[in-house]
Amino acid sequence: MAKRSHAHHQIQTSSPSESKRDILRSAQRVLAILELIARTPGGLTVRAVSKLLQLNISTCYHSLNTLLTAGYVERLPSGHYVLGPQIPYLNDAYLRTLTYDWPATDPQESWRAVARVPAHQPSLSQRLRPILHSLSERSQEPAYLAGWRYGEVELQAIVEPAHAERIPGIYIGYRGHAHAHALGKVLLAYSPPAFVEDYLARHTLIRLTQRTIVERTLLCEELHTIAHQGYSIDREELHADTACLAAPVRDAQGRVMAAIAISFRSDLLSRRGEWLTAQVLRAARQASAELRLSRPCEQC
Amino acid sequence: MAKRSHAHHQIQTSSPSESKRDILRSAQRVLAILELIARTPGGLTVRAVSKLLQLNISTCYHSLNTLLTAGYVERLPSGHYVLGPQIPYLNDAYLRTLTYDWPATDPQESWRAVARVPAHQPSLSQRLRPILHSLSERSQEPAYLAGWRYGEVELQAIVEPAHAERIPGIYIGYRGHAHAHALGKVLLAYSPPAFVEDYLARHTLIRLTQRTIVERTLLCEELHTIAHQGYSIDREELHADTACLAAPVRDAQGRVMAAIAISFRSDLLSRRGEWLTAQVLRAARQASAELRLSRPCEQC
DNA sequence: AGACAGTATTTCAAATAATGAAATTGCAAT
DNA sequence: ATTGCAATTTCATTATTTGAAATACTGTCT
Repeated sequence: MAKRSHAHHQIQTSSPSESKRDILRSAQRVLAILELIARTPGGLTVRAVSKLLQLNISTCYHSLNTLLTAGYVERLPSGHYVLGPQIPYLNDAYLRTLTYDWPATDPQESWRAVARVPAHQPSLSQRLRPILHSLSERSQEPAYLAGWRYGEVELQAIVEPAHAERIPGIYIGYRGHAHAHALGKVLLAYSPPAFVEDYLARHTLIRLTQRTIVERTLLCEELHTIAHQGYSIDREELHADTACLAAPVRDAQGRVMAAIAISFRSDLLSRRGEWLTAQVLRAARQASAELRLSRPCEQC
Repeated sequence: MAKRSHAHHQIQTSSPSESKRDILRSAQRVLAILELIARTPGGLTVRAVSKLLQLNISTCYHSLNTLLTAGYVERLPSGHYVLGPQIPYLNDAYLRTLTYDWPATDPQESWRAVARVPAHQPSLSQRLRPILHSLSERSQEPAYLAGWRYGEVELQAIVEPAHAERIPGIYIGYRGHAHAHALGKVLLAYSPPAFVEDYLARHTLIRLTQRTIVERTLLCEELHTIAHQGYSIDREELHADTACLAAPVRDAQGRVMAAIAISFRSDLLSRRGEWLTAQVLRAARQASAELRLSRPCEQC
């Protein structure tokens, strides 16, 4: 663990806060710059990056050149740097890895177990997309599919109707805040208690809106309710004005390994809540049936 | 331009092939590793990266640690590294930059001109998505929207029907091979000759299938035909078995600044070609009408 | 059960590449 | 033309990265 025992007479690190080991610092800086640019819609000039990250302008210049040459950023004629074409290219590759069915059986196991990449089976999201599509079509709201990935809830597919507004800040590959949305809550509700324990130990229940459940005991109660009623509701817990409904999808062995949801303006909940719930439950049942059809052969 | 005049007694660069200037080499290596991992579906171990890139295993170890800490890669329990959650996060940010209408008036100008980021107007793809949606719905084939970005044709929206197969290797943000697909050809066909000249000077007409147009004169003829008939056809020029139809979208000033297309199995071309063409032309006309409605106010 | 084989991780001094202050260049507005 | 501001370039200094080798780890085969 790189004890750094040999007492150099030099100052250990220029900025004492970052005492990470086994990290290439210049590379880390370059990645930090990339992230900063991603956070700034209009792009940033060399100088702006230098000021914001407290780095020498020369360093930023060289870092940006490196990113530019590799296509990770692009230089507008104004001198502003924005994200470049390499980003969607990498994302395409990332989505292709979703293409492989991950085992995701018992969440606790799958989290630690090898995510052994199976052969070129159609992915879960590919198989279930027609179901999401008709759910979205009928409800005229965006439909979502989520599953487990390394112990986190990951959004794996979105199907939007013609005039849709998906929840801002949500995208395919999004993980986290499982306590604050319907998909996460329903997946947790059907997980073994030991896994929920572990999940709660690893995460803080961050408050995102007034209604986010941030009390551990309240969340556990909520999970019990969900497991009992068979679906979950997010009443503006993730995003103000938006509500979600989610229901579990079971594999051939009956284990919950994914969830289907829709999102909609929260004021629709009182008027259309029951009907929407029925639609989501129906889609989830269809999905489970689809997975029951051709079980992935265990030993071939 | 870094003349490197001072004659060091050291060897200039360890690997003589990469003689890039103003580049941070360790950062460049880290980005190269990321790209390699993106190209490898099942992921790579430290050792594999080391062998493939001819780098010391220790270097790869540290580089991967850097990427891992920043979330660009993930370590499977097997020791294989795959792309991590930071990739879709950055992609989400990239797509948001598409959200801003880029000027893209005259391709040649817009390519060099400042892509001044306007206020939070709904993006082109947002405004035209309902049109793409109904095109996809009617034709039961994937629908596409493309526009100019820094002198390149960029795919900006895809709407897929329930049972769709988009062209493999195509994704939102994809640029390039404009000579080989219907969207690119139609956009080039309506560009000023000087810009086409410039485009051809900057690109090689790479052969992607047997039918790709790789002859400069043939392509120019094709562009003339397209401009005359008002739409373009890709007959397995980008991808075998797949055909595309594209038509131009005009802004309020009547300039072609985007294109709408659909893709389908090429054997449908003879049977349904005419009907599909009519659908695409109709969608493109609707799109132009939509843009005519609320012209972006020039000085507000 | 034990040894083996193949990897991953750690070590540490040498060698190199990154840094940062300052000079220079480029551009746009006056 | 002149000025002012920001982007590049320079180059010596210094910290960081590298790479060979030692060590720890993991799973497999006999």
